[in-house]
Amino acid sequence: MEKNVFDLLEERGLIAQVTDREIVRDLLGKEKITFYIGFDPTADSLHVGHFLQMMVMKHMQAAGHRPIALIGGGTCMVGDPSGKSDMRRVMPKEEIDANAEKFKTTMRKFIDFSDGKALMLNNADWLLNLNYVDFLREVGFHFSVNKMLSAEAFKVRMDRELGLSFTEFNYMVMQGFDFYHLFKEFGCKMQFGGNDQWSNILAGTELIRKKDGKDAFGMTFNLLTTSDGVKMGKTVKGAVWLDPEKTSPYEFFQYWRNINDADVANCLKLLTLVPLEEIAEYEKRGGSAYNEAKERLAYTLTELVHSKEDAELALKTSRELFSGAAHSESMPTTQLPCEKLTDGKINILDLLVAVKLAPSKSEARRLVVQGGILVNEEKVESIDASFEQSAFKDTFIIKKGKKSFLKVTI
RNA sequence: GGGAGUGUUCCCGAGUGGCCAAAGGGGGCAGACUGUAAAUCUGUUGUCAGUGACUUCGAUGGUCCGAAUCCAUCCGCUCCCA
Repeated sequence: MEKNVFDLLEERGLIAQVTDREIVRDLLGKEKITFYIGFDPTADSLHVGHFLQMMVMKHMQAAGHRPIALIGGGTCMVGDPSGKSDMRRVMPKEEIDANAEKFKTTMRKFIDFSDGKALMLNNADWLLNLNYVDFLREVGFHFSVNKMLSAEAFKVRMDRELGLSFTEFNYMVMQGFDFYHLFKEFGCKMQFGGNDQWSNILAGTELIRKKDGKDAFGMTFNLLTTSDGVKMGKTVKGAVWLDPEKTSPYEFFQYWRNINDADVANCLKLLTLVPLEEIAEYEKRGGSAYNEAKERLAYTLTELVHSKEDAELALKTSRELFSGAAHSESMPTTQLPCEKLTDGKINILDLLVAVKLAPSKSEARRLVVQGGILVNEEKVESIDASFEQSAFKDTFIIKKGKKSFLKVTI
């Protein structure tokens, strides 16, 4: 007999909260259901946080359930206050639409949308034309402000004496309405989401019960956090994106390759399909087995998100660079515009700024002074060092610190 | 609507007329050590030229030889009362 997808999700440590554990497990075991996960198009690409949700969809779809990927074109106009300590800026409509389009492209890589095996909807379609007064009477009526305020998402804002606008306060109501709408129109019985979505999901199940007296269910997944509780997928440069235009496959690979020991097992469990026994094996061996585990993680994810070729290339590049074989076709490359050169050469500081390894000349100066810059494996000793145009004809690799490599061409 | 606070560099947070590019912590970056890990230690962390100059302390305008610091107006946020 086929394994219950609920058990599978639970084994991998994905499940955080369930409205009713037994009932949901039972339901998923014997019925093919329709469920939805919402994605707010607040950025022009999905990031690793979303990836977790997509893996869940994948698992569910594999088990025969029908996913609805709901693009929050409507809710996004309002902005989810959950987990945000700042007030959200209000995004222009055009930007939201453009982002939603990009999301679709990326999602198709993971989910099979053919023949109605999965749906992609945009809640702008039903939220934008709501009549305010009707909405208040039919939906708003069922929400208790007292109760809403006790939700974790709002409490944080209140306790820390931060602002919460009326607009944001309504986000929960809108999301609740989404669920109700999908329940009515598509027979959608479950909503999934990150654990920060718990109260928003409950808003939906309760609305369905109050309006129609029927049961719907919700389940949340553990957020992808590091062992110190920080949200994963953030770097100084910003989030780790799934769009190769924003985060190259090599950078993506390196992000996972460089992850903390303490987080590897968890990531393998949550984000990949690597069998649990193998993960346990890595953990048992400890020590440098972590490096194998990290490589496996990085490779698997790059393959899933990008392609097998990208994964191979990133792996090869990574190995070559870190083993000292300082040449590779696949490493990040920047082309230096000719006009940056004066009299056929360029100073090291100007070069670093020009190829964006340093944001300012002061920063570049510091890097060189502190011995953090190597060109073709040779330390740049002086800030007065400069390079002739001919130097760029051959391999010209700048190494910044231990982990950033950049090939420069002209 | 009335009253009380508050707004500082990436973040938190000191500073309350010149010695302030601004303490301290966090974070970042680099160096040492390592396993492309963690922990630890060291340096560094506005910009541009290197004993200097320039821009910055919510915004604008003022006082003063001189303002993050004083005054005025405005804007944002918080709390209390209505």
